[in-house]
Amino acid sequence: MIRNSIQVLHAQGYKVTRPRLQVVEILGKAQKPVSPYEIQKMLKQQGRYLNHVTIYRVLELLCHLNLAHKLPSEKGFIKCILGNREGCHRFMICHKCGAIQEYADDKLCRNEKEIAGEIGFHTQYHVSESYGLCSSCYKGELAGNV
Amino acid sequence: MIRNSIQVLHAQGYKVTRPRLQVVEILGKAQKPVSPYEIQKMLKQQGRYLNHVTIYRVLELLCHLNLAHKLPSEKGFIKCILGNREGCHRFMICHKCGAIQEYADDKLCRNEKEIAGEIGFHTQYHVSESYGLCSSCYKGELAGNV
DNA sequence: TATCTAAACGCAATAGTATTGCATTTAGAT
DNA sequence: ATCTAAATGCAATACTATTGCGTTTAGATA
Repeated sequence: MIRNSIQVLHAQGYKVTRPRLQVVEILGKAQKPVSPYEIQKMLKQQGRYLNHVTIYRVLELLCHLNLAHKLPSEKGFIKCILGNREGCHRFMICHKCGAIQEYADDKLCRNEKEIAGEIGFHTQYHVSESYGLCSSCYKGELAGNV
Repeated sequence: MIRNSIQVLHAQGYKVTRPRLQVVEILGKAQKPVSPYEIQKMLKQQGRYLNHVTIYRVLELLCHLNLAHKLPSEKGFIKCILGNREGCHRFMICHKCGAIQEYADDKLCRNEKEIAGEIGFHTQYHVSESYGLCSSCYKGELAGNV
């Protein structure tokens, strides 16, 4: 994550700064979406400090570079695990443990665009989030641990 | 919209109150997503007043009853035009004029669930938003009115 | 390695968004 | 007309987000 981010930042002409690396590091460790202020708190626990405005700006850049994604319905950000793969990135979100699974599927994209096309709508990008239970939480439910 | 909402509220044992009807009326007229505070402003222009907390609560209820939807990435709410149809409601959003098109498609749902199932994820509901240009805005772009 | 500059950051102020608890009001049942 | 649980209004508070501007710094150049 860090290594790749440095590469991308450099390649696109953006400076490799301490705040940027710190945010990337947090995202890299996080197992669920984190908000700008959560990132700030996490850094604080490490004895570090970043202004929240800076964090907002870093996250905006990372999303722009496809190194992270914003999950609107969660108000949080997560690292992108698909690399700079083209097309729509989709998410499965376990609303028990908060775990995120990122995926992409060309067939789904085609189908969505097809339906849109029928009414003359020209799709540019999607936001797709599936909510449910991840396999381990689902097993937990079955076992009666509600 | 109003008539149907009254029916649903009543049927589900919720009171039919003035604030609820006023919010429903605003949503019914709106051609794009509106935030709680926007609703408050619109009512103000009509010489009416609702506390923003009330508006939040009304919207929450309307979503619960499937009479409205929240569009997370837009931070706004829109009326549901599909009725109490089961399944995932999807949206196409024109980011030029803000127009919303709501639709549902069982095949897409099945496909998404299928993919999720492969990794043991149990989908309960989706959030799906396609961003692009509606047919009239697209024509406008082609005509050079950028 | 020192110098330089555009880019990035920190700070302060401010605006917008959202939630909670509690007192008051009211829909609608009797 | 009366009554009560449900709903609303109010006040306080917390969280989220944006903007402008002065200061710092990454990294290019010599």
